[in-house]
Amino acid sequence: MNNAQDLPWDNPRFRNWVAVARACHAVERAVAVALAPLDLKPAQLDVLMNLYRHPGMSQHDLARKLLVGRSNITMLLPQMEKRNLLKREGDEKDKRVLRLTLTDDGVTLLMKALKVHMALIEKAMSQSTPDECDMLGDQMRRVAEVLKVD
Amino acid sequence: MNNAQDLPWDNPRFRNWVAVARACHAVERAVAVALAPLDLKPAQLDVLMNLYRHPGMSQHDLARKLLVGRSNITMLLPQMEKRNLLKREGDEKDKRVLRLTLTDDGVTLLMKALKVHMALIEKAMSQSTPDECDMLGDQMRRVAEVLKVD
DNA sequence: TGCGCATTGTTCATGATTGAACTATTATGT
DNA sequence: ACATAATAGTTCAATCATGAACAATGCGCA
Repeated sequence: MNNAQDLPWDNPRFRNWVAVARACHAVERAVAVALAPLDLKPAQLDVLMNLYRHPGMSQHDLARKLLVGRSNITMLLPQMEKRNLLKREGDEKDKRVLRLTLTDDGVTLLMKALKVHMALIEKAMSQSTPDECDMLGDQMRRVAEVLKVD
Repeated sequence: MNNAQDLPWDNPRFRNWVAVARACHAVERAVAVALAPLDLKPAQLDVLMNLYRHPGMSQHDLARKLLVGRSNITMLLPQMEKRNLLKREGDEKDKRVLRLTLTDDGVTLLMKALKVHMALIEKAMSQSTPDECDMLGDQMRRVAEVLKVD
């Protein structure tokens, strides 16, 4: 059972993980603030980034990439389509799926947003040497792996 | 301006930060699932932990510790008070503030929840050596620091 | 003392996200 | 070929966090 010295706040792993969570939170907030002038939400930037890299994705694929529910995508896309950031076109062979591609406006906005976003990430990560940064990434990928749901 | 080789997905810092965000997300999901049998939300566990360490906190102090708005606390506490997990008592000297303390039930539930929560953190962080873990924590604290709003 | 200002907590409207139905379409197995 | 299951997308109600506006209280300084 738990006794005093096992309480989490005395556990290095716990304390260090708290730091990770806090840093994540801080970056998310900062990104949201930095994107506000572009009238873009972080979730929308994620959409733009994924569609840029994987044009023609279906909504289902996009939802899985972003780790959100499909209904979330359904709510998100129509606004972006109205802003002419992307197109949704029915697949010829499978009439269930909608293929997603960025418009030129979408790409333009993405590039502007990336500049802002990257500046923040640089600011945050420049606190570490490239080696530290890579080790960090490796550790985090292991964490995500060990918690993966199958 | 952005050209091809400066796109984020070719930037180590960006890629490694994405890993951090993903790991965070995975842990948050896993914690939520693990706490569900106790009928406890992650946000509620955060409340219990903070009140355990700092009995007599005001709601405002709690909100700042948890990095959430005050109104969030207002919405959160009444349910927990009804479940007899904590008490809200008016301060004698300053009638604006409510002093928060855990009940015995609250402490009991906290201990159960901590066991579950710690098991997850251990699972996640045992992927790294103690040294790696400490370096991780240091890096993340630096990140939070550099993004701190003043 | 008393006026103005800051602080605490609450209320409320808003926006984001979720998961469970539901429809339409395609795949599978016998 | 046909019944059954699986899949893509949508709708909807529920949950949750947020920030602005507000009431009550305390503080500071003339």
